[in-house]
Amino acid sequence: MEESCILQQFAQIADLSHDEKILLMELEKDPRVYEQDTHLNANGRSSNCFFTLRRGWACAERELADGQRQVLDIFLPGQVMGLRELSFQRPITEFLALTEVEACPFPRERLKTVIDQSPRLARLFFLILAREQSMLVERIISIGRRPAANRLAHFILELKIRLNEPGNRFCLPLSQAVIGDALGLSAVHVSRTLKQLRADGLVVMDNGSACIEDLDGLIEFAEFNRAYLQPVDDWVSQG
Amino acid sequence: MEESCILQQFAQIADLSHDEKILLMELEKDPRVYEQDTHLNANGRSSNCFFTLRRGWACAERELADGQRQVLDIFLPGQVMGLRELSFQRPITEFLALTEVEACPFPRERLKTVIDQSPRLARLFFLILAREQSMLVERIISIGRRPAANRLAHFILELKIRLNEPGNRFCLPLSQAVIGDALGLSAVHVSRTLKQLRADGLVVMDNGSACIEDLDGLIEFAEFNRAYLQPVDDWVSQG
DNA sequence: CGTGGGGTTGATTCTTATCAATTCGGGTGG
DNA sequence: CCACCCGAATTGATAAGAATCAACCCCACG
Repeated sequence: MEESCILQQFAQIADLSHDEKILLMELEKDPRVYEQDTHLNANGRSSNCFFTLRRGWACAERELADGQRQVLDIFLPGQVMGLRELSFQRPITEFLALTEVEACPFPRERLKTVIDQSPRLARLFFLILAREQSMLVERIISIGRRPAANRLAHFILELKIRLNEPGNRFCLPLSQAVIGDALGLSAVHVSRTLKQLRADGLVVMDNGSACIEDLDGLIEFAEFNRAYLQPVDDWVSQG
Repeated sequence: MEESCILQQFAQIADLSHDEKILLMELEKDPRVYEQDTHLNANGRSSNCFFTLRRGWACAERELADGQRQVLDIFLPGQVMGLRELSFQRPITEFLALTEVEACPFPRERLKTVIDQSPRLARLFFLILAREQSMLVERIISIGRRPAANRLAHFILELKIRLNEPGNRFCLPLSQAVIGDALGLSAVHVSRTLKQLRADGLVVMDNGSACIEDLDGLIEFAEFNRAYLQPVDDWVSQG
C-alpha cells in the first residue's frame, strides 16, 4: 500500500487511518504516462479531471492571446493537480509535463466522496488548498515587488525546501524559459540574473540541477521565510 | 436571520438548510468596528482568528523589509478573511481596513466544527478557497505578463463583477497607492495609466468611484474572462 | 487661513524586454 | 566517427516600460 506516492506525501502531514488510506488510494488507481512537453488535459475528455502526480515534474500554465505565457504552479511528485479548478466546467489553466510524467487522472466526484466520507480528509484537503494559496501569495509578492535577482533566489529556495532532500545540490529540470514564465521575466534576463547569482557566490545552476553555495546568504537575499511551506498545527490531528 | 451578511453571500451559491444557517451564523456573532487604516490583526490576540466582513472594504497585505508593500486580496462585504492562514501559528499577511469596517473575528476551531458537522459546508468552503485561488492566479498573470494599462483594466473589471451591482458606475474606495500596491505598480504610474484609460474612453475614476464608459472595449482590452469568478456547478448542490 | 494628503504632471534614471548573433551540447544520420 | 542540426544558453546592443524624484494642484479639514 505504501508504494502510493500521494499517500507518502499525505502521511507526512497527518497520521492516516486504514479507511482514510483506502479513500485516498482511490485517487491513484489509473496511472498513465505523459511524455515531456505534452499537455495532460489536452483532450476535452479529461478537462473535468484532477490528477495525482506520481513521477516527474509538471506545471500549470496559461497562454495569453499575444502568445505570452504565465506558469502558475510547479508540481512535484505526490501532489494533487487541479484542485482549484473544481468549480469550473472547463479548465482555466493547462497542465504541462515538464519531464516525462506519470499521473493518475480522477473525476472530481471522487473528491466529493472523500470529503463527504471523512471530515478529517476534508480538512486535510482544505489545508493543501491553503498551502497552495500561500505559494501563490509568495509569488505575487515576488513578481510584484522584488527585483529579478531576489525573485529568482526566492523561487529556487522554495523548490529546494519543497523537495525536502538533504544536501546543497538538487535536481531542477526547468528550462530558463519556464523559469522566466513562472517569474514574469524573459528567458534572456533569467540567464543574466543566474550569472549574477553565480558571481555573488549564492547559487550555481547547470543542465538540470542547482547547487546552493551559500544557503544563509541566499535566504537573506531572497527575504525567504519558510513558514508558508510548513503547516504544522492541530488542524488535521487525529480524532 | 437574513440580516447576516455572509449568509446572504453563501445563499447565492447554494441553498442552505436551517442547520447549516445556524452553523454559519456562529461565525458572525461578534461584530466589531475597525476604523479606516487600522489593522484587524494588529494585536497578537486575534492573530489566530479569521474574520467575516460585514461592512466596508478591507485588504490583505504584506510589508517587505525595505518598506515596500504588496496588497494581496481585496475583501468585500460577505467574505471570510484569513482562510488561507489556517495552517500557520502566526499570520503571514496583515488585514487592513480600507474604509471603516465592521467585521466579526472568530477562532479557527469554529471552522473545524463547521467542516466536521456539515460535509456540504465543507465543500462550500473548499469552493470559496478555490475561487480565491483563481483570483490570485489571475493577478499573477496580470502582474507577470500584462502591461500596466491592461493590468489596471483587468483589476477594475474584476471588482465590477464581484460587486455584482447593476449600472456602469460603482463605488471604489481605493487610493491609487493601494491599487498600485495590488498591481505591482507605483502610485504615480497608476495615475498616468488611469489618465490613458480615460483618454481611450474606457473607464473614468474620480474620488472613490469608477464609471465604465465602454464595457465591451474594456473586457477585450483586459482580455477578461469572468468564468473564474463564477463557480456554477453541482459541487455544492443539495443532498 | 494654513496644512496635509491624495492626485497630477514633468524630467530623469533604472530595470527589464527585445532583437540579433554566437556558443555549447546532445542527438541524428551518413 | 564525424558532420550536421537543433534547442537551450549566453552575450551584446538597443528600446520600451515603469520607477523615482520633484514640483505643483486641489480640496477637505482643522
